[in-house]
Amino acid sequence: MTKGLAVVMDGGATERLAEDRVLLGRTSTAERVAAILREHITEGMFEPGTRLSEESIGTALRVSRNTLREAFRLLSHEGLLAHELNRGVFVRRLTADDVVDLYRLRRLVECAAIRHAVPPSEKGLAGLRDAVRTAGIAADEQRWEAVGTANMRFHQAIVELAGSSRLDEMMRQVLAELRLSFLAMKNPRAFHEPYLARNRDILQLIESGDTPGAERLLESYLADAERQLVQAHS
Amino acid sequence: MTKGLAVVMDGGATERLAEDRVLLGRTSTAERVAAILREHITEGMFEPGTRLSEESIGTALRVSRNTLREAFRLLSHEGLLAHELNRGVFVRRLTADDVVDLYRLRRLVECAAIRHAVPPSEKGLAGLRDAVRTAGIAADEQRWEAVGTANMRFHQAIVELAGSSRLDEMMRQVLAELRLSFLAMKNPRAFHEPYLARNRDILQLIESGDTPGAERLLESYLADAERQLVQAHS
DNA sequence: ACATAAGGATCGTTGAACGATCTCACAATA
DNA sequence: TATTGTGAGATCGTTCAACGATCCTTATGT
Repeated sequence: MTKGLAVVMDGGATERLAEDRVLLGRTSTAERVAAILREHITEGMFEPGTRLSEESIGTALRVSRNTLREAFRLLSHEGLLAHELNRGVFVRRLTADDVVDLYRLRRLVECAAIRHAVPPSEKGLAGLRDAVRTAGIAADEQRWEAVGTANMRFHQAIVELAGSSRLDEMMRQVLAELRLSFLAMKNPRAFHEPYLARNRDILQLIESGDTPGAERLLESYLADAERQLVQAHS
Repeated sequence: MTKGLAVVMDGGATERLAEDRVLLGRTSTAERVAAILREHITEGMFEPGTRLSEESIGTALRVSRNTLREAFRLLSHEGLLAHELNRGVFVRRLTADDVVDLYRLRRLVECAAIRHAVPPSEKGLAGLRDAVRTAGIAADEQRWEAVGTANMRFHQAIVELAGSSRLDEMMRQVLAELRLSFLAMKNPRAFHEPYLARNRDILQLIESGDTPGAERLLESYLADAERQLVQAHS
């Protein structure tokens, strides 16, 4: 109910401000703790299977057990930690079955996202191109873990073509879990590098409008990656 | 490393027992509290938008604030509660945009699940048939909320055709959120009853091997439901 | 060799406490 | 009258200390 007498703000300004509302979202201590641990886990600092003691980590980070438990709860829901009642939390150790499950999901969701996105939005294409470009730069600099990260961003971008924030969120979790399985690969370069070119190809097919072709290529991409990872987890 | 000298258990018994392992999984207080609240929320006892006070609910349930907060955290991740820093948790209030997002996800995932499941496993078909049968019984007894529940189980079963436990879990959350939007429908019978027959038809098409037909029918099913819900959320 | 019991470590949960933040009503101001 | 400032009260975020319950390990006994 805005009054008509005085002009308070030009029309549209409030809407534009509303978009910034998320930036303003402060974070609780528990979330910051979770961010730190997430970093260390995906970095491989804690080996899969390691137990994360409430006491030792709590004292190290100078947070109370309660706060730490909230952080653990967050990471458990992301699949990075496994919580066992009365035993504590452990860095998730993925089995070959887990890898199969994850790739079954990826095949279904990523292929469907490509199929449903005809034509792809300009914003969606920009995300794909950006990921490919980033991966290329990282490869030039021989930073193979960064190549892997950028490759994952490419697949995140594929899912974003579907335009569902909930699906995006789910994919984020799936990729976080996959990161755990990447830790098992001895040679990051041999594992990540080849997929760069394949992502480039997929992007090209999408841009040219050949959706079925892109889907086929993606399918074989995922099958190959799954095979490698399953082998490493046996 | 099993010793060969003494036979401890007949072969296969350990595997059968292993399946019961989940039943043995005790639950923490926080999880039980979450289960109670989940029930009340999906039942509509707490209206969307209501703030859930830590103090009042904690004293009512006789659990400490810390435990209650863990339960809140669980339900927040399920999308049933919305947590706002320093303001507390609120029963999620879905917008029309949320409904659109949820149905975009459902279209993509459910249709893809049907497409990928050729031929469908016998176990998968059993789940579908069971859901349809349950819905039929509930309809005969004029229990329309139960019809809605069974219909949702049907769609859960569709996703289970894909054979990914992670996808199943995601669908569980999506349907839990959808339940919130169902609360906005004034007339449960008018909303739920028509979909029973359509689910029956979809099942028949799947059984007859007409996957594309099933997909088309499902697509229109979801489009109609979305339209009704979006209208109710405007 | 196996079952049992004891001890220590860790988790689950509670209750109290204090500072920080939000909300709302009320007064001050233009 | 409409906006801005102020303060009190309520609630949240976080910490701390404590105790029972559960798990793991080790020692003990048969």
